[in-house]
Amino acid sequence: MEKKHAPSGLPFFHSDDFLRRSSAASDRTLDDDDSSDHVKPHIKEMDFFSINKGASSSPSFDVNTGLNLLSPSQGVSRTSTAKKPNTETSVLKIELERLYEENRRLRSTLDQITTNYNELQGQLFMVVQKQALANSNQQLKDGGVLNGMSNPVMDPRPSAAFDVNEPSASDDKGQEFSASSPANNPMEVVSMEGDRRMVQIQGKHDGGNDQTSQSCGSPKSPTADQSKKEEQVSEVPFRKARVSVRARSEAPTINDGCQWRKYGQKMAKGNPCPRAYYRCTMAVGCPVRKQVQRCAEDKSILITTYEGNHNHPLPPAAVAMAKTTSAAAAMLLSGSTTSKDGVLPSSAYFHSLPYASTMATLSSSPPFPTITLDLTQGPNPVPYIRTPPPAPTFPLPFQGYPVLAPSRLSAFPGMQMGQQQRTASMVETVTAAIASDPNFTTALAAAISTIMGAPPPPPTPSNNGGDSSNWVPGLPGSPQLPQSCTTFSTN
DNA sequence: CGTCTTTGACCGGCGC
DNA sequence: GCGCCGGTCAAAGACG
Repeated sequence: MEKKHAPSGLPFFHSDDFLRRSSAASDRTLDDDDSSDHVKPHIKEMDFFSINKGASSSPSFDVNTGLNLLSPSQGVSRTSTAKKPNTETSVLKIELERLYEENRRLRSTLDQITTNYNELQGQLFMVVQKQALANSNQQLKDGGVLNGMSNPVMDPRPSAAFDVNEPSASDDKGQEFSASSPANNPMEVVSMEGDRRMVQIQGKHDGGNDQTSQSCGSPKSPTADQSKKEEQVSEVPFRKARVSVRARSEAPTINDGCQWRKYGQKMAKGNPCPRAYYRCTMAVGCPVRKQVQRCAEDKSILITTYEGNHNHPLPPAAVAMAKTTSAAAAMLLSGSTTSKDGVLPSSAYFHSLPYASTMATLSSSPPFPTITLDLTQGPNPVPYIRTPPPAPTFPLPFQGYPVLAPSRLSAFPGMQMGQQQRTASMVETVTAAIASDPNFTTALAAAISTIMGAPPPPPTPSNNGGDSSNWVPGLPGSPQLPQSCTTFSTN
């Protein structure tokens, strides 16, 4: 959560911070000890920026802010400096040293947050995977189809994403992740596509490429034809998971860190704006595609829908997005195999996650389950509710929050009532997981920054340079996007 | 000249 | 079978 707030809060708090301290510096002289008390809370909100600030002493935007804010004190010093320039210089030096110290402290904080994030998200995936496995075991009892252990949705990407700094992840996680994460694919790979639930449970993922061909794959269990058929009936609708991002942008596409080549454009029904089709060109044969289309109701909103798994290492700018979409898709898809067992934290956490509470909606639409990250709304948004077609809906348990999360059961055609209930549980579970996981929200913030072409949180000194225009300093509680709020909605 | 975009044609799925 | 629609292909043109 803090991370998410930080980017947008950066310029905001940063300026504020400098204001406070510059004024304090001019007022106080050498007395810095008590200043750390009131400075700290603000810095905690701006950890990323602090890093950038400290790393780049060159006049990046926030540093400029600092300089500008300091200049008055310098101006004061001009008048007073004539009297005691040495004192003023020493004050500034001390201030500078203190800033460096804060920067170091914030770095360590960021490291810790990152570690915790990785750990918790890994644990989340573990829980989801366990549920999937439990469910698959149940299915084994019923039909005896499943024989594999790796989960293409859950394993390679999440493991690749989280196995690096996972000191205290559970034993299971380590085993499962190591078992399922190929060493030859150590980099982040987006997992946005799951083919069939069966595959998610049993299929083996070979580098993220062409899951479809191996879906259901594993003709390895010839004895399971019957149950296979039965499964396919209900699982075909889950062939692909998509992660859709709604963001305000005047640019034709959002900058997500990858290279894309446009291969088609069509007029889609119901939208006067054409839909553009892009394919990832960062590696030969990368199956990842995305569709870009402006929202019919608000043409300033760009809707980007990702589909598929990258089969190549991702640049740093795309990693955050990969993590987020991977997590979203994995939870969505894996959740589809889970039953409600209360393992995942629920809305009890919402009260401490104001943004999660307001940004999370989840829905699925046939034929693909789709998670939509709605980055277009303000910190207290009117809940983004996509008007569903007349189909059975049910609210998800966002207790007391103005969020509707209609999950249209029609998204799963062919389901019996029990299956629909299970799906309802799935959606509920997934939604709760998403909304209650602050680290996931953090990942969303990182993704947003990537989406907007802003640098991802990890400490890259030059990060703040170019895209500061995307930041809205007035929204300290929201991510990087103007008026943004992250909303999960299910189409 | 290589790469990328544009754009009409083509294909497959789906509903009637 | 037909038409609609979404998605993809591939030739032609634009661009650096």
